Amino acid sequence: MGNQKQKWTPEEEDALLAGVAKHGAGKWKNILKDPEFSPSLILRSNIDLKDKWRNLSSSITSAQVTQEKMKNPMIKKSVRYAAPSLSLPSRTPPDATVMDDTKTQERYNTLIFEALLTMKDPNGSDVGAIHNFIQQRIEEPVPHNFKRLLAGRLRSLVSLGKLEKTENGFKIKNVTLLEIKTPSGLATSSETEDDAVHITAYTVADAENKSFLAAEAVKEAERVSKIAEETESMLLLVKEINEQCLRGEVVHLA
DNA sequence: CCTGGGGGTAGGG
DNA sequence: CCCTACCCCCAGG
Repeated sequence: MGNQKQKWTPEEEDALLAGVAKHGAGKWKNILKDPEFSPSLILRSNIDLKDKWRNLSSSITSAQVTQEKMKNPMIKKSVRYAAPSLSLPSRTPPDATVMDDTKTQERYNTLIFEALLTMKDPNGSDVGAIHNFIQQRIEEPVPHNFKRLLAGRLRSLVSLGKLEKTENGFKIKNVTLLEIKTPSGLATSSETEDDAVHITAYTVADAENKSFLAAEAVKEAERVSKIAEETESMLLLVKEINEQCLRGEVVHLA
């Protein structure tokens, strides 16, 4: 009765994204408790964080294909429906064709973005690293065709302009960008070590592309320069180890 | 207690 | 009109 809609500010989204990258999605209370983010999120509850993240994740996919997914008369609209929690689709679906479950796609994309957000590799993360991250992120499901599905989703996201292909793998696309926010206090140093500039800034300015990804690029750059490089190198190390493990090599830790 | 999921609704194309 | 962004409620862990 008393509450009107309070739109999320970029600062709040920034804090949420950074919090997810730091603590992981699902640790809403932890993010809220973190002194790094609490000032920005003082007005928000952990439930708010969860809802916002859900909306954010949905908006990554959604739209665009809107009418395509209404092909099935059985499925009402789009939105979210039937949810096997965090379980991935059943193993080896009989029809290898397009089993386009919107819900499933959104889950994949959410996990992919979460992976890329966490191990923010400026050179891009390869499929193996992403696969391994997701595999660790969720416990149970390990579909055999998952790598294939993952590769498919990555290709799809690239063609949608959400991701871009790099030499080493994939990264979140940054276009249309950085000037929107322009952190006013960026006086720290002149480095701006991010490679954002070299990307061809061809205007993908689709409606649904909005500034979500751009904001993410900003947030990524901010975090990288603001916080640690130790984390970066550690993540790289972990990534290497992961790749080695994927090749079946035996890894010894010092 | 905290989290995930369902669902309602206002507001903007 | 439909779609998106927020918010509230409820069940399970």
